[in-house]
Amino acid sequence: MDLDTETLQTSITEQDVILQAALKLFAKKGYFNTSLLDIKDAAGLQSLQVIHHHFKTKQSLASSLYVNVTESLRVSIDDIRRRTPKSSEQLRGIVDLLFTLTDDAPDVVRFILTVKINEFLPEEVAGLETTVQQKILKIIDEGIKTGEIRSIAPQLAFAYFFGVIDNTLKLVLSGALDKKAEIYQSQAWLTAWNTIVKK
Amino acid sequence: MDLDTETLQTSITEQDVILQAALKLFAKKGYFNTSLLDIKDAAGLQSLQVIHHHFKTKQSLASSLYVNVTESLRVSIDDIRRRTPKSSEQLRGIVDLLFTLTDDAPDVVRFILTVKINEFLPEEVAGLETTVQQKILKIIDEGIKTGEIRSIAPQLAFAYFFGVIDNTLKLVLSGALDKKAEIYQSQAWLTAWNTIVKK
DNA sequence: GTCTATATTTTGATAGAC
DNA sequence: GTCTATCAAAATATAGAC
Repeated sequence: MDLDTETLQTSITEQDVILQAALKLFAKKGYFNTSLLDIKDAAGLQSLQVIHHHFKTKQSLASSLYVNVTESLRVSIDDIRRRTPKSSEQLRGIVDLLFTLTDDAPDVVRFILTVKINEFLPEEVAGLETTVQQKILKIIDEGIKTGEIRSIAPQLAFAYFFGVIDNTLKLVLSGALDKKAEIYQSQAWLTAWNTIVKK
Repeated sequence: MDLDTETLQTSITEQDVILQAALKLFAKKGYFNTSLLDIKDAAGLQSLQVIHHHFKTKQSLASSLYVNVTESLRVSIDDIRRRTPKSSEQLRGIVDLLFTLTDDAPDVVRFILTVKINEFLPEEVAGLETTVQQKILKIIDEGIKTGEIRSIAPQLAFAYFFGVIDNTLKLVLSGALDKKAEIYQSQAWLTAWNTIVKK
């Protein structure tokens, strides 16, 4: 009873604080402009050694971060897919998720949309992006089969659809628009969906 | 007569070779993964000093490169604007330019679309991007006024339109599609134009 | 004026003391 | 086991010799 209270509490701490700080800095300044010293300071740590205790190298820190974010995205998408069989509604669910995330955790979306992982992570781990991408491609593929989505190469449909969505989110994140992402969501959805819908 | 032949010839040399090599490497590996040594080798130079002779710092090299590319884009857009008054045709001209460039000089487009200048250039020079962007925003603005383009925030129209175009070009540049950019051009144009046209 | 050699700085990573 | 101190490497920039 007393053992567990301690272990439960420590399970939220240092490692996550470091990852959070790194996420914020990578999203803001990029991987190469962020030193371990910066992360140490942002995380409120007293020494670099603490970081090296949890992560062997800077790369492996970035890798953990990337895996976490990607994995959490993947789980959310699986959730969405379970809720409805229609491609349009699944895509709509993903768009909702991204817009909500942009308002609630902008650094996460900034990290997803603007950090170029392949510039500092080896191919194998960068390939995880493919996991999420493949799931979305599958949604599109099914939509084409059922006739909801027009017959074009799924990759092109992906590019069109998320070209609109991602650019809208980047615009919000840049601060060029004065309102929350939520405000632009339904128009962006309609516009994106229109690029691929079969009419 | 004999003076000029020499000056004409030397005007194509070292500086341009260096810039070309840098463009290629920045586009391929990114600014931070490219060392001056890499550029030296790619340019076939014998010493680093040659680079330092032409450019004070690595940053200023990147800056020159960026200014060159941006300036050349700006000129092309001015050209296009002079040829026709219709927003749709001006945008079409820009799309044609980008797709042609993607086939003829992929590294230039890669540089434009994927290199994040603000990560290594000071704001003042990074602001040049605004010049090109502002010209395009003006085209959109005019299109809204004449009723060609639907009434939405010009920035949003920009985001929608180039979301489709840029993502299509990135897809081609990634090698994920097997054909030349040209093949995907007219469909991409139609799709992009449809995101902003007034119906 | 061109190359060799070196200085300087930054930062990631380690080793050793308390 | 946590921090101080140091090491090592890389890469930008400079200085000096021929």
